[in-house]
Amino acid sequence: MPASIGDVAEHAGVSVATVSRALRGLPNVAPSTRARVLEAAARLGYVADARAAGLASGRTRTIGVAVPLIGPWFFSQVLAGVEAVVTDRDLDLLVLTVDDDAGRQRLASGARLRGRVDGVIAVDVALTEEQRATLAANDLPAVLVGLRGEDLPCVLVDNVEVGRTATEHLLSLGHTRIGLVGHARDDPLRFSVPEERRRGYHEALAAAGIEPDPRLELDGNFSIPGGAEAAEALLALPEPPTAILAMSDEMAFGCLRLARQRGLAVPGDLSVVGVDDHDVAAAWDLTTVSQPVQGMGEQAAELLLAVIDAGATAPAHLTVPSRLRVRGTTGPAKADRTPSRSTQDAIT
Amino acid sequence: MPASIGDVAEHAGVSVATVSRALRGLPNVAPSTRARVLEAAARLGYVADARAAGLASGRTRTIGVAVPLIGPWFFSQVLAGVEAVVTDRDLDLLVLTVDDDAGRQRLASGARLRGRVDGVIAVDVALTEEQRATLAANDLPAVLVGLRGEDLPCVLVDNVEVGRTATEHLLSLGHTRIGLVGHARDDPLRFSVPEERRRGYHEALAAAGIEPDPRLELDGNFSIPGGAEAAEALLALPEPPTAILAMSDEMAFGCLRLARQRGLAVPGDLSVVGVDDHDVAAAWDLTTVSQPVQGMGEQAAELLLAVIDAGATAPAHLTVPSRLRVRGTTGPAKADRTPSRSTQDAIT
DNA sequence: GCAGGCGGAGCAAGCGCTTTCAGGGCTGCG
DNA sequence: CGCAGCCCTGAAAGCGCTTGCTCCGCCTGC
Repeated sequence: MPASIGDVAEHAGVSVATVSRALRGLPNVAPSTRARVLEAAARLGYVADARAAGLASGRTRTIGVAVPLIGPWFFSQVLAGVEAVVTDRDLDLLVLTVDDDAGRQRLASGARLRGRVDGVIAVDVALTEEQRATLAANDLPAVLVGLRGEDLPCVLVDNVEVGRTATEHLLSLGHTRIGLVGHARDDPLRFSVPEERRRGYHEALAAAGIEPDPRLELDGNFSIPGGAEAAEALLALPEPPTAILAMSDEMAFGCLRLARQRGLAVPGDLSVVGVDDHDVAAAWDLTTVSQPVQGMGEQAAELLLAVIDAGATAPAHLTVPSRLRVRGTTGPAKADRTPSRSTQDAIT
Repeated sequence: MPASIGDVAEHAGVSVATVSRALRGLPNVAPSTRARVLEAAARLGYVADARAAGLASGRTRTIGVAVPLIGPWFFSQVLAGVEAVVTDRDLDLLVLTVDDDAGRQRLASGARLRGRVDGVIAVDVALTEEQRATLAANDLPAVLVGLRGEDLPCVLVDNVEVGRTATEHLLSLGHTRIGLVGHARDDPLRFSVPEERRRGYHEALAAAGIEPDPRLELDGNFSIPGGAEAAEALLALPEPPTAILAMSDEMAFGCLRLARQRGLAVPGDLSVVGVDDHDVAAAWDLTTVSQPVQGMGEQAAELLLAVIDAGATAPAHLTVPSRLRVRGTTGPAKADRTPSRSTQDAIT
């Protein structure tokens, strides 16, 4: 039903080849001819069929982004960053969620993507070594975000540093018992970020001569309720922490909620530091380690476009800076006093 | 470079037609032949080129979603809802941002989408009457979310009711001066939601016999900082409101932040109600009017798929329910006392 | 005045699939 | 035993573009 290039050619009295060239602004088309073609195309409301154009040209003018989930703040911000660059270049954005191993395998093998995208950005998609190799060996340009891949370009945050920075901040305030709320330890493959941040936490503790206490390290599921539960468990310990490092702002929000419910003053009774600099972190006055999430999406997109345009270059590993943002949820540890709830416990 | 259907045919010793049928599970293929084809395809790592398949079949197996922005909570949730349905049907998701009139025009005319998607969902894209007609006349199946369109199926919230419900809640608590924080009045076309919510607010006030005060209605830009600014301006009024209805939770967060900075007790000195039931609203104990955002995305996707599968049916108009969620940021108005800051002002 | 060059346009060969139509071997029934 | 009919398979015609190659004038440069 829609007008095809042949219709335009007919109306303009030229060949389809000329229509194609005229419409795409290629040289070797006389101005008067081009004008006639443009006029005819406009009159017919003609738009080139993307499939046909792609088939013939070998390109799709689309780039794909694989994320585990779309809804969470982090991923939507990365998507927004990618989108900005992609739209700027007049390309389209295909979003696919990859949250299980079948999906990772499909992504790595290029299935489901062939003829769909010119390149793909995988955000926090925990590919196995083998899958990464498959992806790299594939002809499909790919960029990783959040996770390392030797043979692929990637955009990373130094998560060890993130963990260390946050921990050092709390140590510098005099805290010695610092809770860590993050992801479950038994899942290193799916998502290596928590493990790295935990390492930074341990390094900082070690540098301060503090023995890590495994009971202070809990899973928070990277969600608000998860953070609240973890905080609850931490505060129920015989010797509860005076500060909590949550590996994401969302978990930190959960901790803050629980603290409020318990009637604990923040940072008076409990200090909390998060990671991300979530949109609402500032509104909550949350001390956090910020990372340029949207910027990571942009960088990844730029990297990918460079690979697509320039062909296979040496895989660049980009490390973006993180930065401690001290706000109101962290303060000096009270030397003489553990949080009120445990004080009660101690009295009884 | 990737294997083509011809390679598979050759390896399996059959024709391309048979490969195509075998791989897509069509009938009239002998089991033994199918097995041979599958084996060959697996060995070669063959995947059909989406463009070629689409060109030949006329379908793209992709559906498009147009949003003004990707990053904000609301849109990312709608996207997630659409994604769930789309992935479930083994389709792909193309995301495009439409934030200016050129973009709206392109969307309506189907440019940039031809040969890319089988249908499109437009979320809060404020098309003109003419653009909506163009879109409807187009052969491209489309569903609207958030904004009404007579000749197109759409998924809506009764925003008048949202405004009324929230306002009635505050009225029932004894508030009579209620600030309204939303979008600028002079932009009715781009985004009709604020206008509708404002109408509900006015209706509730009228029912309570209260004369609306234009000075109480301010723009909040649907952002946290915008909400904070609006709250600041409201509290600086000679007769400041004792409650604020923010048209989004994000703006409500801004109000809460400002209240805390000003040392105002919530809800003691100031009640705040939002709209959305944002992920962190519960953590903040924010009273709000919830709407099933993700569900709206799902519904829209289902509606679109129905249109695509069944052809043009009568455009369905789906209204999803909103619901007041009373939490801790709203409380009784103090009859004898305006918020502390204005009390100071009154004293001087 | 003529050859070489160049800008402008068309022809036609794909791009890699899907799908219609035709055909060949069998089975089953008369 | 013969023919209708059914299964399975292949040949080939597109789908709607892009692009390499060819061709045709006309303008330079010597």
